Amino acid sequence: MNSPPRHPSAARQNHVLAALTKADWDAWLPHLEPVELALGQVLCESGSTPAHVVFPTTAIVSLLYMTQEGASAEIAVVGNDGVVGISLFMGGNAMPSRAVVQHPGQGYRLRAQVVKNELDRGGPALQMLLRYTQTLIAQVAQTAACNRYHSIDQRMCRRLLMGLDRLPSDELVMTQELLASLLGVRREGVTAAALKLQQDGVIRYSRGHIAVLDRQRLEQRTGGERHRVAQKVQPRPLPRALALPLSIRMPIPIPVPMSAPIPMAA
Amino acid sequence: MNSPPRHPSAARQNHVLAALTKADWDAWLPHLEPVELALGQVLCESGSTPAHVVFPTTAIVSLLYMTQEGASAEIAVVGNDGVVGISLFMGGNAMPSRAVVQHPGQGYRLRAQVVKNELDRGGPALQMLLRYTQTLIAQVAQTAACNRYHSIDQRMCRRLLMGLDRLPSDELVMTQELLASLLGVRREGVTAAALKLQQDGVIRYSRGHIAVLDRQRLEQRTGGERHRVAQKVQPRPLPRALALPLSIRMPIPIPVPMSAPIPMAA
DNA sequence: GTACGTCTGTACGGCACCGCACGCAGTGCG
DNA sequence: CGCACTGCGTGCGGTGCCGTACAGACGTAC
Repeated sequence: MNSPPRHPSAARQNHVLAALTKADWDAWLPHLEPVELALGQVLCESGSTPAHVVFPTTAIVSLLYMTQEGASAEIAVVGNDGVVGISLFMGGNAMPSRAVVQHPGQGYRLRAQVVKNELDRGGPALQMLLRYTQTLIAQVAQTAACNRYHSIDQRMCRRLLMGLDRLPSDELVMTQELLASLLGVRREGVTAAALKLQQDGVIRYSRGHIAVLDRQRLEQRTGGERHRVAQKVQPRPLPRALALPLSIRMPIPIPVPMSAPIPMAA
Repeated sequence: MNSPPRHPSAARQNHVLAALTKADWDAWLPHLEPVELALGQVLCESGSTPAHVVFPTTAIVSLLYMTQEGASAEIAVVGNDGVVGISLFMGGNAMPSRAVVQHPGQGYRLRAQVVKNELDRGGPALQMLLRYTQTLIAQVAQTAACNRYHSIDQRMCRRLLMGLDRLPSDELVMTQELLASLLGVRREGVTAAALKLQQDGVIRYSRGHIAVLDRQRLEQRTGGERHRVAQKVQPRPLPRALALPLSIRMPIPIPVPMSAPIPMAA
C-alpha cells in the first residue's frame, strides 16, 4: 500500500507533467523530487508562500479557504490533474487558502527557485501551468455557484465525483465527518444524503469507505450534467441589465470603440 | 456625464496599467484603445474567447457564472483594479463565465494578438497580469466561502463595498432587483436587508440609487473584517484530518522526500 | 472477549430563505 | 392630467438546513 516502486516516469501520471514538451520534461526531471503525501499534511499554509510546487500523482489535495474563526470551506480539489502552489508562478503573493492532503498518496515536487526560473523563461512549461490555473479558476467559480444554488445532496454528489475522477478505484476513503467539513455542512446532513444514495443503490459505504456503485446516477444527481452547475432553485430570470446579450439591446457583444485619443470635445 | 475628455494617461486610472514599467507602458500605449462600456454590455460570453482584454477605468464589470438553465451567480467584480478577459493570457481556453458591464463607464482595451505577444515575451507586463489574476482567484474563492457561510445581509454588505471600492463616489447605481440577481437571491431578501441598513442609517436609497452613509458600519456588517470571510454559523471544528497542522501530527508542513527513484524494496 | 473510541443513524425545535401574490409610490410619456 | 411602468414594501405558508442531544454499530486494542 505504501511506497510502490517508482521510476521517474511515474511522475507523468500527473497530467500537467505529462503534457510537457520533451525538452521541458528533460529540463525538469533532475529537479523533480518524489514525495510521500500523508493524510492531513499541509502543503501550503493560508497566507504563506510555499517552498515548492507539488504535482500529485496518486494523492489528492484540498484547497481550503480559511475563515477568521478557524472554520473553512473547500474551494477546489487538486489531484493528478493539477498542481499545488500556484502562487509561486502567479506572482508570489500568498493565497488565502490552505492546501491539505485529503487522500494520502504520492506526488512530485519542484523547488520554488526552479519554478521562478521557469517564470522568467516564459516558455511552454509556464504556459502549461497557466492553462491548469485557468481550469482551477473555473473549478473555484463552479464551487461558488454550487454553494449558492445546490442542495447538500447535490453538492455531495459533485464532491464524490471530484474525488472519483482523481483516483484509480471506485472507492473513496473519507468519513462522513470529513465530507461534511469539506462541504461546510453538518455531519448529520451528510448522513441523510448518504442514506438516500445508499438506499437507491448508488453508493455503498461503511465507516469511512465509500464505494461508488453507479457513477452515472451519481452524475445525474448533481443536478444536471457533471461539471456544469445546474438548477434546483427555479432559474431566477435575469433583470434586463444582465440578461439578453445574445438577443437584444447590444448588437454585438464587443466594446464600442471611442474615436481615437482625443481633444477636449464636448 | 458621458465621454469626458481623455488623454492617454487616463488609462493609468487602471491599477494594472498604472503598475507597468515605463518600457511596457510605452510599448502598450499605441495599442490601447479607449472604449465606452455601456450597462448590460457583454465583454465576453460564457464559453467563448474574447477578442480583447479590457482594462476598466470608471466602469465596473461583473463576472457571472452561467448555469445551464440561464440562472447565474456573480463570482467576481472587476473595476479599475483589474482586467477582463484573463483567458487570453491564461491559455486561451474559454472560461465558463460571462463578463457583463454592471456599472457604465470607460475603459481601455488591447487586442488579443497584442496580449499573445506579451505572453510569448514573458516580460514583467505578463507578470503584472498574472499577479492580478491571482487576486482574482482569491476573490472568487472568497465568494465561494461567502456563499456558503454568510447571510443575505452580510453578502449584500460585502457586495456594496466591492462596488464602492471601484467607484469615486459614495453612490452606487443599482436596483434591488439587480443586486438580488448578482447575489443569487430573491429581490425581497434584498429589500429586507436594505431596509435594516437604511433604518440604521448605514445607507440611503431610492429607486436604483444607493448612497453609502457609513462605510465603517457597512464593513462591520460583513461579519468581521472586510475582505475576510467571517463566521455567522459557529465555526465548525475541523476533523482531525484537516485541523492541526501548525501544532501536532505533522512536525513540519512540508512533503517528506522519498529516497531517490528506487528498486523494488518491500 | 471485553472495553473503548470512532463512525453512523435518529429526533426535535428553530430560523433563514424560498416561491408566490399583491399593494403602493415615484417617474416618464402621451 | 392620466396612464403605464418600473422600483420598492409586505404577508403567508413551506422547507432545507442548523444546533443540540443521544443511541446503536463497527473496529481495534488489550
